[in-house]
Amino acid sequence: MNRKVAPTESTADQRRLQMADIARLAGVSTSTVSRALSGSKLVNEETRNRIADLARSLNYTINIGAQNLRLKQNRTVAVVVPYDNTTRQHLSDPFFLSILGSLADALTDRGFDMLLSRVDSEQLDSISLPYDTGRAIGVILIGQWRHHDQLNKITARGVPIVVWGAQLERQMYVTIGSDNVAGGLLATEHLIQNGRKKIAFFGDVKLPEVASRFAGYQQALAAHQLPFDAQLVVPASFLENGGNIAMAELTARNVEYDALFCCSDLLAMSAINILRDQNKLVPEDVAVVGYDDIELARYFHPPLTTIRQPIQTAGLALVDSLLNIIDQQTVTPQLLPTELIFRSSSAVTK
Amino acid sequence: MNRKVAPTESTADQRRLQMADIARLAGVSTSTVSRALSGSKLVNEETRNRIADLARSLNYTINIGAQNLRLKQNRTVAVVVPYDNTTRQHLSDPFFLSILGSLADALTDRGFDMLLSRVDSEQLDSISLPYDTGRAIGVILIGQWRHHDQLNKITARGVPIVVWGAQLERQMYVTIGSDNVAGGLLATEHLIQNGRKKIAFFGDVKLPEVASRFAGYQQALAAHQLPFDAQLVVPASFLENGGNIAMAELTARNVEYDALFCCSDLLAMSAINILRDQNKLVPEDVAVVGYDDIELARYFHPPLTTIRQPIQTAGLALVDSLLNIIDQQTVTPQLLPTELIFRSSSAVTK
DNA sequence: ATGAAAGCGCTAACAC
DNA sequence: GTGTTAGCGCTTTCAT
Repeated sequence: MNRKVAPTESTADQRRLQMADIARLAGVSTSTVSRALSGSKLVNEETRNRIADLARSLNYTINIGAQNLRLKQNRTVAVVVPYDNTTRQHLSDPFFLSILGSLADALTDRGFDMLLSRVDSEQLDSISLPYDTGRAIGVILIGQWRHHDQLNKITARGVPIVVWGAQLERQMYVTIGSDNVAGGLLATEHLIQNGRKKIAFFGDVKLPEVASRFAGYQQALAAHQLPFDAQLVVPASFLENGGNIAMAELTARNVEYDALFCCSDLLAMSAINILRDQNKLVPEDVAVVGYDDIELARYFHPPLTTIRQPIQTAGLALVDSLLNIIDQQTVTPQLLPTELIFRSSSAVTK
Repeated sequence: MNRKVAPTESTADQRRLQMADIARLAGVSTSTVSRALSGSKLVNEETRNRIADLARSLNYTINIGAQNLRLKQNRTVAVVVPYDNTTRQHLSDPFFLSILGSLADALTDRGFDMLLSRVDSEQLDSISLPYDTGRAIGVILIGQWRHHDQLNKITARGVPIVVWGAQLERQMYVTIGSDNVAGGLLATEHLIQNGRKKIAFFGDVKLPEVASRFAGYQQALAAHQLPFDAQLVVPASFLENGGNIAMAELTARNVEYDALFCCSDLLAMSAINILRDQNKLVPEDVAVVGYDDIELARYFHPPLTTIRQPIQTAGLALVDSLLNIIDQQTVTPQLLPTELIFRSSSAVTK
């Protein structure tokens, strides 16, 4: 752990400038400085400018901590990213990372700071800590995992929170998510319309979002009177080499398939690599559709057909919903539209 | 812009619990509560436990803002990621994102919070804002910057700052970076040893880090008495389709080459795609080496030989250096070792 | 072992 | 237009 104990105190010797110093140098009271720096018209323009210049030249900036305390305000939002405690893997998922970027943008645009923390997905208690300690005015949680009840409890306590994830039954907290049922439907329909009939599904159905994609998958099959074959459904985690394991499993089952719908692009890519080792051609022998449309999907060979989640919109929606909750407004969960990005990995060849 | 103005105040009606409330409920003074919660032995054990239980059951946590003000302490570190103001692209670079993850881990381990902000790379003044406003005790700056002088100025002002990047002349601030000269050398030597003689270089030499890799490239050529051909050096940005543009340029120059050293994996991947379109085989006709070893490098086809930067180590080094600076210790810039990851894109075929 | 009081850096009545 | 004063939520002498 190697926990540092000492530092934390800001540089002892060279004391930080504060309002009183500016006041003294300008020959006025702190009230005047305070007013001047906040642009109040109560203070004489000439004085105001003089003070502003002085502050600028000395790189003085109002201490936000003190200001917040006094004003009982706060412009910081906590963004919490759970990680899998066995692998610590999660911040490496390209999709989560893109969402982070879009959140950073949305928050910056609205003048909020972003406090980022990773928490062990088994210790989700601590997600409300930034709020409880007054560090942040609310929490954005990326990925709801399997912690439905805990999230309900936190919400009941009055913690402003918005979760990126699926909408579940008896849910008190607000979720923003993409329409995973539609995503699964879109992907599967696309494969069916291109002549595929035995479509394997790769994903961990225990995760709510994946369960929805699976539902979409089933709907599409049903809509086209295709039989559902449980043998074609392979559990696959998002981790490291989930794709390899899933492909091994599918191969072991010795079942015929002409397409793969994978619940993440990474899964799809590693699956394609295994297919290549098995001398199966993509898309000729097996068409593949991924999920997320990460940046590398289009650089892959073959370029990957995939379901795009609206990341920019997601960041905005998460931030705006949180701010509305804080603002006491009624906020409803949102399901953002998904989109099929058609590339060569599922090109028609049948 | 759609700037929100109202909220910022924390939920008006249901007042947040504070120490005075706990004190009243426990029938003691706030001093006692304060002491109890900080585990002081001055307070009777029985009382201490009673107060602790009460606080826990009410989800009361000490208000960090007030505590910090009183104690003049702070356990927040600012992490600043500049973005290119024309494209806003930078948070999507997988490499920067991995570093972010490792920073988050290192900070969490040491009990620090991470304040994440993106700033326009043309407005780097605001880098020190989190420090100037007292929000953070120091700044870690990640990434692209040609802002040497500005950073020197900020450092001279006494802002604790550590920068991820190359070490330059007359540099007052501390940099942590990987050994880019060695990286360039490693990649080029590898290609040479596998029989390649006309190695093209893709990268924007105006960036200090790329310049170092280029130096390594030249050193390797010289060491093996291979001629340097300026025609083989192609400027390529890290952006979007820098690879496509660079490949077009190289093709237009109509010069022979049997290998590519690309300054990022993304660059390498898009270049390989173009090569494929031109019916050139990788690695048979052209061997390719990338840089960064992003997660997808090994999923690519062919799996990409690349230079790995020590990301975990980097996060630790950045954080520890910053804490040492704050701690008034002497801190020297660090050059972390790079490593060649050999995969098929540069396999020997000559 | 506990409480009263002062003060961290700032803002906002309220005075003048 | 500017200064005086009280107080945001907490910790810590200094009393008791």
